[in-house]
Amino acid sequence: MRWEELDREPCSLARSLSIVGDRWTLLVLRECFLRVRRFEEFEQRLGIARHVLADRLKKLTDAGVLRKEPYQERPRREEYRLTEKGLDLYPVMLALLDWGDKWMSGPEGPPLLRRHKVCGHVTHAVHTCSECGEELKARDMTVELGPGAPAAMKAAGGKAE
Amino acid sequence: MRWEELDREPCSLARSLSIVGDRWTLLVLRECFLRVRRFEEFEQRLGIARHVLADRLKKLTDAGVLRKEPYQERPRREEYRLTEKGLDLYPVMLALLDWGDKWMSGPEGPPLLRRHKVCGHVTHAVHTCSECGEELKARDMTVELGPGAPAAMKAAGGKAE
DNA sequence: CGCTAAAGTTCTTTTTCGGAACCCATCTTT
DNA sequence: AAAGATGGGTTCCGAAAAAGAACTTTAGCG
Repeated sequence: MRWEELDREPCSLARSLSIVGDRWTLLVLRECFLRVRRFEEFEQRLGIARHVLADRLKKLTDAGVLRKEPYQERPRREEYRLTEKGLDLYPVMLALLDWGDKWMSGPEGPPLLRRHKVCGHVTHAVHTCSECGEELKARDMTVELGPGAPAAMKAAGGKAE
Repeated sequence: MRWEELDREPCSLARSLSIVGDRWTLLVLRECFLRVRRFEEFEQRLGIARHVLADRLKKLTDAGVLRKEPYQERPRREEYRLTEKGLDLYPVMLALLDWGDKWMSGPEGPPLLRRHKVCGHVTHAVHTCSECGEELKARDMTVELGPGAPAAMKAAGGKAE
């Protein structure tokens, strides 16, 4: 499979990865969630090559995950901000952060903690069923064809991809 | 920043990405969650170059996300299975799947649906606070130093990375 | 003996990446 | 007015990684 075809795969994971599945993109987005908005600041904090950063910002903007907004005229300067689509990636961040906290920390514990302002506690995410509220576990899930499945998959009787 | 240094960054996101932050790894893991276990089957389903697959399986095995188990002797054949560490990546999958369903589907809807066997409903994940049960939103979170923060970060007064 | 299967490895050609230099339109300082 | 400084890029090069195809190894089968 070639990388540019990924967004047309009949799989939401593949399609998501066509946007965020590369080495730098999620690190750029981490900075966005930490309110970093300017080219220079991304570059300094990440140590990313400038043309790679330019490319990623453009791709994220084209994908509707970031939007470019002028913050001054003369000289015109623009900053990058998360759109609603981008903010919706927060659960992906949380899932990766929690997994890293649990499995990639040394014996001392995780380098950073997240506190939930609403209740005041240090927290991690629990992934619950939107319908019954129970925690979702891999072995409790089945996959089935959705409305957007390609005809070939429907004809094949719903072999999950 | 160089890619091999990523796992030593004081950031759980970066550390997680040092394992799963590449083009193919999460697609390989998708297949694992769909009970694919053998080299050939990964190759056929993914259309991945064999040496890239061999490399990813080795890295995932070295990282403790997969384990290699013989399923027959003479000739010896081995299959790859998710470890507990690997199964714990399920929330990452869910988050990416749900995001893709919402933002990357055509007008017809998502190509596949996930049903929760426990309650019988088609579902998506809600990311809730482990302490208070409310949904976690980006703007309700603050970051602070954890026990594993490097001394330099503590000295700098907790500048979040 | 020749054929097939599973799981890799090797080789060659494209892409992508990292690092550094350069560009350009405006302020700011001398 | 000339000489930086700033922000946001683009260009160029050599190095690293990926795609694609062929080759290898161990063993069973007819």
